[in-house]
Amino acid sequence: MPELPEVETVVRGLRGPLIGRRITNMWHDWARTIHSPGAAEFAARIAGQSITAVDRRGKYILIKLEHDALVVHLKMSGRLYVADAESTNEADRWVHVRFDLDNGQQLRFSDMRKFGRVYLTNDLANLLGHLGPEPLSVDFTLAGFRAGMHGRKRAIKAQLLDQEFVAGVGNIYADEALFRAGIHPAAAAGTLSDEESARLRGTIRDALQSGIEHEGASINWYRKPDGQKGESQNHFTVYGRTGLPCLQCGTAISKIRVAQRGTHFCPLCQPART
DNA sequence: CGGACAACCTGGCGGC
DNA sequence: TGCCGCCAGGTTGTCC
Repeated sequence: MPELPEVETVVRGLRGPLIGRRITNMWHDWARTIHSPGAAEFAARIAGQSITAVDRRGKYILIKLEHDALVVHLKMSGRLYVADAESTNEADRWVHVRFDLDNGQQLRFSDMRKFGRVYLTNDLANLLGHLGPEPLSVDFTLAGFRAGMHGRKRAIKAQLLDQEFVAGVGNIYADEALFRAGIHPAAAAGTLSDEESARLRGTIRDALQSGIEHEGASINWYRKPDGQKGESQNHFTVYGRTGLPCLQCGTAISKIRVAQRGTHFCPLCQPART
């Protein structure tokens, strides 16, 4: 589910309720959700630590503690929210990890499909070292963007989904960025002209920024920490618009398979390479 | 290097 | 209504 804009929205919503709180206890009912360390050490180590900051790196949520960081990846269906200990809501039936806070509230990790993972580490660099630049930061340079694609034969969409190349882009915003740039998703990455590369780098940032401004996309399970839906899905230009008229030229939007992912594009505005 | 595919999981939807 | 297959915002590992 969540790509960079959704994760960013979650992080922004959690700062207020979490910063300054102390974690007193941990509960879980699905061992695989706890990536590392093992559940016993995890619980013993996190108890008593206060939360100092809540940040994001790519699609990872980083909850900074006094001596460690609690890292959460939502994968496809994860939700992270704070609630009063006695209160309940619709996502609770899929809660698999829960942290008690020192003010009577709880940080709950709900995950219907159970792909999500939590980590506790004092070595963030080791956990996140494989990630490429943050697309909205100054680290996302045009020179690096071009260099990463140079000589690559794989589809540009597969390239954009590679978290080592750029961190945080997923299936939705890859389609959105390629549509806005007028580039066919199956085009070999290394064949982009300098001008196309510059344009695409810009539309990646635009598409992600738009997603953040609309507080993420709620197609199915994604919700902001306050339980409300995001609005980004109402502003998609191509994702999920199969068969509908292209917003630029009116041609029916096509759906194909690229990098084993459903891929939406306009056959006229994003012509195939010959 | 990279493509194809299976795993990991559950639920919603369309078709019959 | 029931059953079946397919699809879904992600990542990792294996095989060729």
